[in-house]
Amino acid sequence: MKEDSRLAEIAALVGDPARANILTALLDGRALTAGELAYFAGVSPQTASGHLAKLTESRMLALHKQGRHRYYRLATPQVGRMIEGIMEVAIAAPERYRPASKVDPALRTARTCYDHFAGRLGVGLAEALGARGHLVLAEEAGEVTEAGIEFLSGFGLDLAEARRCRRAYCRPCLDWTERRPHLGGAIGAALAARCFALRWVERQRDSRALTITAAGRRGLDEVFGLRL
Amino acid sequence: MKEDSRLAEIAALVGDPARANILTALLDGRALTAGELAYFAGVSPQTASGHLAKLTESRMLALHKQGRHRYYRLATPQVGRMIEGIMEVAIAAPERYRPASKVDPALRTARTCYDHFAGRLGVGLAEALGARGHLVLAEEAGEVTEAGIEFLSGFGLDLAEARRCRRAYCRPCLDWTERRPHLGGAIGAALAARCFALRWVERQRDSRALTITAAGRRGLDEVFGLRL
DNA sequence: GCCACGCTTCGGTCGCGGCCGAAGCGTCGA
DNA sequence: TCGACGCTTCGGCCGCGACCGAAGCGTGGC
Repeated sequence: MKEDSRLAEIAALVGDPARANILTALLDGRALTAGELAYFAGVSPQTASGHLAKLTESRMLALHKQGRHRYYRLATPQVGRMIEGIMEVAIAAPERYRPASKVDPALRTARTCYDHFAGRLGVGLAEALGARGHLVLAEEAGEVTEAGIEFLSGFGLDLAEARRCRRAYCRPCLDWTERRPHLGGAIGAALAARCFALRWVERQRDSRALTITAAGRRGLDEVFGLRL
Repeated sequence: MKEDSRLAEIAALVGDPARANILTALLDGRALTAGELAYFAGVSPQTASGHLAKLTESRMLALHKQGRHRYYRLATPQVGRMIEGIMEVAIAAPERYRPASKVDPALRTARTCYDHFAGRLGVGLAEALGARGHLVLAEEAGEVTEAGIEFLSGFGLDLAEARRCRRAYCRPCLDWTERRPHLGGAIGAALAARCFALRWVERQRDSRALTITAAGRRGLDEVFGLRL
């Protein structure tokens, strides 16, 4: 019976709005300072400090000291997936606020989801690949077809490397603004990395939102037939 | 910024020990009455009633009325996966109580994890299949080999059916008592169902723990080379 | 029709925990 | 050496929510 007091403990930590804000701000894998996180959380620095101490003590965040700054980041990918798992349930919860209309439009268009693309960009890529028979996404699993392997390799992805690493190779990830799956897993991460390398997309300061560059707009249309 | 108030809301619901107990009691997919859940949660019926109302209102539980009983169950598989996701993070949290020694030994030996096997039984099966080259489990994904498909089909699993259903085909699931992965996904569920059908294992009343029958002990040894 | 039973609703108590102001600590730059 | 800065610690306030006793509601059995 005592077995899940730990469960409740962790969930309760995520269950405070300020801490939830902190965790989602870190969801894209970047490390942020205590001050930035206080701003994101909408609380005073001293309050945020307390929250950060708790999250670090529970091993959900990792701390890296640098000069007079303290950088916090998600301690493990599990933490990110846990948050996503809770979000999946949260979007199915009653629409006390209507779904996505209040969300920052930039965030709806394109953002990172831990290490891959989400928003209209992420969903669009997944559907473009699906429409051309390069990808099959089911509810809980996904598969890249032969044609897809050839296509993505041609686009510059190192699929052998992606296969090698110890994580889900190809995983659908339910998009909480679009309510349709986008592409996660090693393939999703590799695709995102390639787009960053090509400077098709760029991170925005203080946000998980992404900017699609002019080159990106052109490239996405030419290569994937995707217009946003 | 408002986007994740929903996240915090759901997490906070899980974050209460009584509600966490309720959710874990339902983790094996069975439906339980309000009274049973009150007992599991360790609170009075009227307190439990309040918790159940909140969980139902937030669409985490589904309610089925039958006579003067009210049966509650997890509303969707997502909820189960969310709980497992939180548990994964929870077992990595500091060992304020040492890991598994206080857990009911029966629960450590064999239990259900949503719809597949966990505990020494679950981990043992996964490792037995792995040792014989029937299964490859990485950190976040898994694969059944050609030989494994043949072997499991011979054991009576309908793999084509498992392939067909819209869920992860083969998924490692970190076991929180053994701290090693066991076999989840459609394959894990099919394997568990087959063992139930053979009456190798039986559910225990009031617990997720499983009893391995004499026939089960024999069969597991003969077919999988597994002794518990 | 009656009571027993399972469950929920209501009302009031109480404790945990989030919050901020003030003060303290370490780091950087001049 | 001094002050500005980033961050944490301390102390006290306050509100939310978990909790249970008592009462109410619907179902089933006799």
